[in-house]
Amino acid sequence: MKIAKVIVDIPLMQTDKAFSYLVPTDLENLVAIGMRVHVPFGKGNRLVQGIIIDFEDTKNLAEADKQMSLSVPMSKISENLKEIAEVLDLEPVLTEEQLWLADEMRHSVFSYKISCLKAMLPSLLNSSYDKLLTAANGDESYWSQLTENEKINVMKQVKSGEMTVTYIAKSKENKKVIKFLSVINREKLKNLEISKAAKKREECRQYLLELNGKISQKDFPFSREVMKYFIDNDFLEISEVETSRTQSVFDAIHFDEAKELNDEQMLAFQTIITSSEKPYLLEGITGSGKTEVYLQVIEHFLKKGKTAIMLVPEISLTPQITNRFIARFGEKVAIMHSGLSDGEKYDEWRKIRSGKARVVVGARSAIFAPMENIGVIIIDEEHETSYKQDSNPRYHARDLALLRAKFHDACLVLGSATPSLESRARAMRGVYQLLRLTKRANTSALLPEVKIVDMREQINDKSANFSTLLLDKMREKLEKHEQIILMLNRRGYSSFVMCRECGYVVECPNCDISLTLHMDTRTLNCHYCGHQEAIPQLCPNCQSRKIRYYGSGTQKIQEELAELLPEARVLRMDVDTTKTKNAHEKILNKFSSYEADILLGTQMIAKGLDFPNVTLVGVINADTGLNLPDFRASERSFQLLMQVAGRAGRADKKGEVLIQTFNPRHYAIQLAQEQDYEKFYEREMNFRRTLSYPPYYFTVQVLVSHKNKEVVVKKSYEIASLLRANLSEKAKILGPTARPIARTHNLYHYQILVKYRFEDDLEATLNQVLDLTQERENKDLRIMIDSEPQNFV
DNA sequence: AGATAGCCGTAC
DNA sequence: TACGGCTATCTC
Repeated sequence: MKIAKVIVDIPLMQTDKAFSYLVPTDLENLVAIGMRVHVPFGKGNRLVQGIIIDFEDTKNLAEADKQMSLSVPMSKISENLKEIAEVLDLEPVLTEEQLWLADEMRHSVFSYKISCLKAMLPSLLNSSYDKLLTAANGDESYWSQLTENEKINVMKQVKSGEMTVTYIAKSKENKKVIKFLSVINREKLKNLEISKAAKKREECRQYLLELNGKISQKDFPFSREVMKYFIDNDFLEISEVETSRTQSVFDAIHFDEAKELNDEQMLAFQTIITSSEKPYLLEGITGSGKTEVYLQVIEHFLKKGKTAIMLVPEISLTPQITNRFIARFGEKVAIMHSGLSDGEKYDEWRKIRSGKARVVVGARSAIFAPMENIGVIIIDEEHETSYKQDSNPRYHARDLALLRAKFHDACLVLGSATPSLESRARAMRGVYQLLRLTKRANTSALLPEVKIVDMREQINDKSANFSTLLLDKMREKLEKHEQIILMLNRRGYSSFVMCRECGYVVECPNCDISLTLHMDTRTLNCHYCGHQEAIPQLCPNCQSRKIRYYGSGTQKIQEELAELLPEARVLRMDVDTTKTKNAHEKILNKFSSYEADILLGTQMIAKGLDFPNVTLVGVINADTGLNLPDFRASERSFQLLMQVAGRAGRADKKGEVLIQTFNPRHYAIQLAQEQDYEKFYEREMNFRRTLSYPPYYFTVQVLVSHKNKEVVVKKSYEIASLLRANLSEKAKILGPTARPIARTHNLYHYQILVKYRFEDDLEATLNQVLDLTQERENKDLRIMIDSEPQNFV
């Protein structure tokens, strides 16, 4: 008798443990750890998906009985176990390493085991359920397709026995296949009588007789009717071959050879490949050729028969980057990013799982790629906050990369022009080995000249957004037929609707935030809860007609540009213009083929783009991110400015950068102008030390939410005192305080921040805090725990 | 989550 | 006392 330990797919505290199920005898040799199963669960024995994480041997149970002499022997209990209803996989979808990783993850993410496991699977493999309802007369209907009223009606009928229910767990899995045609009965085909009128059929016969092997249905050079004729008469056979949905990308790529490394790059490369003992922090200024180092390191490990994972921030996972990897490694590359459909993601996942892909390039979740024999893991732009997931299993890709690298004895490379203070501090302490690239790889490319424009002196000018200097520079570049990138810091600049008469701003009824204007749908939307309403004609407060739109930052700037520089061709890139698939790529292609003079956009244009003809970068508002109530505000601003400055002068033309700001004396802006990471690091570390923030202290945030404000306040104070009681004197507990946006989704949010260095009881205490939601009086209370939170706003 | 056992209130 | 709704409890 074989007993499987199954984690069921019900993300709840009460079900967050392994349940034991009997493996039916005929499946005994088929099941394995890491497979998905359907198991009967609860009183109604409804089918629930689960994942086998272990087996229990009944032999051991018998032995345990002997030793422990329990009142109810373990082997007896096993008789009452339910059986696994169905095995969903022919081979495990999770590797043993991934199961181990999920265990490790749980110490820091304060989430359910099943959530950790599911984060590692492509969403297509997370099947959904439906109920099939059968009426007495045999009519069938699906629960999911009923209206609310019908559901109530059906429930009554089910209760009275007029209808029966069957649970069906439908798996969304689907594989894309290519249909191939191959000729059969070739001899007969030669003698087939075809009427003289059927010229196409005759033509097709000749074609088929000469055809060697298979041809895909898509490429078959005859019409469907002709094809059908030969199929129906048994001369053609259709076979299906599984394929990858992203296959087509590979067809258009030109292969690319390794470039020669300069001495700095070579040193970095040599150091990385010689040892995997410590993680490396590769600190290289923009344009210093980090990517080429990555490519050659990966190549090195591929030659040794190993595999590689390359993480890139989602936002810079542009074709410009991915194509470089595909060009170097061809079909050995799998790409994982959110732009892919579920089907495409599944295809890439299978390509990895089967071992066909040896290099994975992807965003955060690609750290879970089921690779074997990993030689190197690279995290580019390691300071990016998008490596930390800001929902459910709140993992940081960097932490998991450390674990996986250790597991595989692989190299870990963290690369950045402006490393996070955490990583840089570790490098200083010798936890990471620091490698530097200080020269631009293209030696003729000079570092851009950066100027600060004090916007306080511009108050009386015509435009509030453009300084005279920036406008002059732009005119100059336009005349020289050079291109310009303009960046607008989106934060704090979103569009809203305000009454000019009384100052009323339309706010979300569920959240304490003004609604954002969406010109494309002509609605006001809430970015937090999704609430949507029409744009009012009259002010809802004073009935005045003087209600005015304050269009999206970028939109507004675009309009202004049209007035100030009517001759300039402007491309806008922001959330609105990149909604559709590949829109991102199209805009960039247009800009690189010089169909526009100015690329105007939000932070998304700061990352990794390389346009040789761009000689001017203008930052319209450098400060909006600076004054946010977040201790990383300066770090973020500095990193962003450094990054966007790197977009200028990538080739032999000298680049210029203009930073417009109301805080010209702020160190983040000053040091970005000087392009001096070292100084910034020192300065910022000082600040972090004085205020006991990371990297000197670790942080954990506890977020408490409830629809009633008094309850949140009361409960969060209770939690804070629980923390104070259980943690040492040295831990600093901040709060509770209301979140910057105190109410969203009709819930009030309060937060507590714990700063600590060594707290042995922290994990246990935080789990205790989570347990509070289990008490009946706290039923509607939501508690979220975020270790090392990245965003406080 | 979702089914159920147990508890209390009201209608007959 | 019978039925219905509501809540606490458990799920191998």
